[in-house]
Amino acid sequence: MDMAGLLIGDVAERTGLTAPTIRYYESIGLLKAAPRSATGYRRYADTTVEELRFIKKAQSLGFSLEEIGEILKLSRAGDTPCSHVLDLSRRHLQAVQERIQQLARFRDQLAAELAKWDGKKEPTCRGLCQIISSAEEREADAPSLDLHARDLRAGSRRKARR
Amino acid sequence: MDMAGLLIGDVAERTGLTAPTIRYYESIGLLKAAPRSATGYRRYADTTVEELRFIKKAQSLGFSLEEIGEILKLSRAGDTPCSHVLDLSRRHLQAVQERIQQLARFRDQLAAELAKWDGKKEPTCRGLCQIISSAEEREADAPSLDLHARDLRAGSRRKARR
DNA sequence: ATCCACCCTGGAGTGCACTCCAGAGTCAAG
DNA sequence: CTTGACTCTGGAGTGCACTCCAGGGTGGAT
Ligand SMILES: [Zn+2]
Ligand SMILES: [Zn+2]
Ligand SMILES: [Zn+2]
Ligand SMILES: [Zn+2]
Repeated sequence: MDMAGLLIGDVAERTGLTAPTIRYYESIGLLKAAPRSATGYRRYADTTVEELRFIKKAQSLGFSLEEIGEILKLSRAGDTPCSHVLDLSRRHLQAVQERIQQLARFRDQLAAELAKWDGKKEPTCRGLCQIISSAEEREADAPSLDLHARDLRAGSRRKARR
Repeated sequence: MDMAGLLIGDVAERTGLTAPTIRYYESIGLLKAAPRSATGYRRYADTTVEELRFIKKAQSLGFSLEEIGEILKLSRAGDTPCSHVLDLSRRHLQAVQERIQQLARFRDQLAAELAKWDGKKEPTCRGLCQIISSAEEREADAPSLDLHARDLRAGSRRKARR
């Protein structure tokens, strides 16, 4: 009972992140260091929970932690013009736009192929190989897209203490 | 002049990959070991170039090298039913579909915000932060998407020998 | 007093897909 | 016969975003 504020585990629970991840964010300067209790425990304000949720969302939209750091820095500094963030956003918009289009083409072809397979009961992998081969005839210098979610950790099973 | 076939550098040039990458693919069993000349040089057939292009494309569509390996294995085995590849494709279709929808929403919001910024000459980062915050209210357990292309290496500057 | 779930630290390890390095051999052209 | 661009190997290193570990301290409940 030494200064109010959320413990790191409470913050973890509220955000769906793990405590080590939150410490990691602090260690790379993404999150500013939390005030400590007399015994060294981090004590967080509710606003940190908001900030972490923001980070999670920005990340799910394709921003790297470094970029999020830039955005957060500007955001904390107030309403300054921040043309850098503007640029960053424009580049993302561009990338996102291209990715959507490539994915949509792929989706349509893959869906069509799967439908064919669902019809006749004897699928071969020829079709798949062909649609992969014919996808994106255009210079194929497309950036990769990580569709493989790192396993979302099961919500922390922390016994409610208090 | 010891057995015809492309040298690894030739293959690299034709595919846009680097020689180490091609060796790496062989080392993980993605590419089957190429026949060697008397002095140990790998000698590739033209079909390998096709295979590598296939790999590149599949990769750009979000398949991991491991998944590509599975597909290739089945593909080489002929036209067997391969329900595993079918499953794999269905899962990808699902993931791709979700990703497209999230990205499209984000794109629309981001584009709108940037348009506003283009109008009035004094952008602040409030808007961006808000659209990131409001994006995807739905449980945000969305997998990440790597929009950040690893730098596409400049085409190898290999002096045409031969 | 004893639990036991939490908290702390620094540092090492993970997974993917490369990328680089040192040290040695090969080969066609000049 | 030298040069120089290529080839080979094994192993180490990179970047991102964590994730785990050992070893130790804290604090509310019984
Ligand atoms: Zn970015
Ligand atoms: Zn196939
Ligand atoms: Zn996959
Ligand atoms: Zn802002």
